Amino acid sequence: MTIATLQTIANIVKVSRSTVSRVLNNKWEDFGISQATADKIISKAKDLHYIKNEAALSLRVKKTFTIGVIVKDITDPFYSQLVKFVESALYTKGYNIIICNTGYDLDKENGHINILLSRWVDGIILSPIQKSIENISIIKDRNVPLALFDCKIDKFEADYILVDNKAGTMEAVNHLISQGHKKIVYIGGNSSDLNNRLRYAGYKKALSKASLSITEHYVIHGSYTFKHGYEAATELLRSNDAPTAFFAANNRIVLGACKGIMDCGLQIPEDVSIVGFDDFETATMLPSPLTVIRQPLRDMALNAVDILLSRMDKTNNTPCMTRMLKTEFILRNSTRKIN
Amino acid sequence: MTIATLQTIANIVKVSRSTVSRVLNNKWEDFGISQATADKIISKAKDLHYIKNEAALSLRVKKTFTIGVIVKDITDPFYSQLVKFVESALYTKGYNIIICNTGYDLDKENGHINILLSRWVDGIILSPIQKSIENISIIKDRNVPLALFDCKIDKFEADYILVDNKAGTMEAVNHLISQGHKKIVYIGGNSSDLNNRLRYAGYKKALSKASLSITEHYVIHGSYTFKHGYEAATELLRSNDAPTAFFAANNRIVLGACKGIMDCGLQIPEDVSIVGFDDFETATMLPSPLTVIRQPLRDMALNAVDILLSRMDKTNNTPCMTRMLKTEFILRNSTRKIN
DNA sequence: GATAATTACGCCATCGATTGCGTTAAATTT
DNA sequence: AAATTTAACGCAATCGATGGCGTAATTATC
Repeated sequence: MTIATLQTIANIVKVSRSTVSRVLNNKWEDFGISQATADKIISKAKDLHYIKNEAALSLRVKKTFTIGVIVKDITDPFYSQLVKFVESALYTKGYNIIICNTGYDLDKENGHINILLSRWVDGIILSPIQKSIENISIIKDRNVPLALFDCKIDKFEADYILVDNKAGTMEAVNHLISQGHKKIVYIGGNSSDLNNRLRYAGYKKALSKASLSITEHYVIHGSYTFKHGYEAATELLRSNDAPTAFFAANNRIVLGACKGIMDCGLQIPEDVSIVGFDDFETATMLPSPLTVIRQPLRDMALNAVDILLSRMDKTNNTPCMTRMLKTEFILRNSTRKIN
Repeated sequence: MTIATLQTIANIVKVSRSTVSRVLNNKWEDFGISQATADKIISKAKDLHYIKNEAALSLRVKKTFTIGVIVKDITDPFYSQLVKFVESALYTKGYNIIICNTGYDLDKENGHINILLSRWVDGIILSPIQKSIENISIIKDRNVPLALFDCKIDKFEADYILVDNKAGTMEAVNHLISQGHKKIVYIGGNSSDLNNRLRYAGYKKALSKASLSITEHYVIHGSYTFKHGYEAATELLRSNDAPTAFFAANNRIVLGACKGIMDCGLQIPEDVSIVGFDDFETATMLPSPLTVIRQPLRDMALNAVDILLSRMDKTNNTPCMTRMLKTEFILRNSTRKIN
């Protein structure tokens, strides 16, 4: 009925707590505990359904086997997949994760950081909302291993996991150019967002390399939403200088743009070509499966885990590093050659 | 540099740990501690960036302010949304969640249950893989509050959060019938899955109420996957007794079926009508937005949280209850009247 | 038969925060 | 001035697990 602790078992078998602890941690041989005693302890522990108290252990060994993961929106496939991979990798190492969803709310991000620190987590994977240092440097001050995900913060020494947004976008736009497209639209996210800027830089570079000039009204920053993608696409397609191809800066924008294209009575890829950033399950399920730039989420997750685990070794003083991963171009069926 | 504890502050201010604890918990007036002392302590705590150690607290007060959430697949929008709502509701109450992803692996489910118990979580929300009792009853034995989600287990007393699968499906099928459809296919999930059986029961009842007989080859159980939906739809549409409408038992099946329909050169809703179980973001983004049965995920999450919190009050001996929530019929544009 | 070595454990401090029960000194009352 | 109250704190146990150090008892060695 009541919950068994080491003491409970110790009392029954008439040994000390230490002995019980040693036996249950499979160290009894090192401490010269007889097989008979060990057997008695083990069997009693089973009888009583003994389960160790991790809180007590944490206190003693100053390690919680817990990692905090702070994401912006867990319902975004990008993050839910990340969480899945991180959880899986850490599970095999004996760690659990506390998930924190900020919902793009900076106060909540701050709150979560404080809570995670008060829980003495062994590490934090953070996909920060802002490029502000204040709330994040407290993590560093406490010397808690930190992996910054998907966002580079200027002048802040830390371990970063990034993808090569610029090169990835270039590849996508190059593909459109090689198909003969000249009127290529960039539908972007928030204009202050660093990833968006890098993707835009890739777009610009691809165009200039092909000696195409930037058409101003073909660049539409906004937000990473379905709505923005939809509005940008419909507006342009109904203008008197309609484009022939789109690049959409994330998974939600691309869906919005696709819907917009179809609502204009046009077909993909027959009438309009489109490439998106981010791969996701439903990208393959659209009438014309989307050609996309895939972020190597599994690799990103494994790298983040790897960094945290290695930083837990306090003798590890290697300088912080940025791991920049390559994107992958996935050719499906949403672009077409034109003349 | 080093981390401040109560003792650290106590040493500096030259008071006892108790006094520091009382001040930092805003109880100093109850214990007659002078404002001057309190001020000194508070300011020192700020200076040293004192953050309390929750592990020590847990040990002392036998409460961890942690809830375990075990889901089958966090990348499924159904679960990622659930997690989002649960996280948000618990955050305001001062609780964190440890997320456990089983990936439909029973061993992992077991492992996670054990880990959560060893962490002395204050409650568990579990969406179990099987209807087996063994691994789950250990939670009950430990007297840990448990909310069983989306799966009723026979003969197992517990608090359940369910939706009315049968009534929801009936509503969907009734809608198809009222539009004049008589050849209605049921594409289901795993035939042993309880939810699938209940949904199928709703399908059968709707047909029989309308005096339509069950056509055997119009019922295709299988799995909750895109592939199954696709194959079922294409196979039937190419047969010489093609149906005019589909009911798909979850979000992935419905996407597969839609793709299958389109790959057969048919249009939704012009040529074929379809209704799906589960609402999800991309349902609105298809060429023809899907008519679906929505599960009240937010309500389900809030109910689960509510149950757990109330069960934490150990004087609460109200018998276990099943909260059966109603689904919502969301009419979009994937069905059409025929004659 | 005395000494050394090994076996088989136990004691107790520790991790950090909380809390019931004191205790001391000052202030107030009579 | 003696007695009582109140203000302002401290002591030490507690939560559960761990591990360094110590020790009694048995066995082995010379």
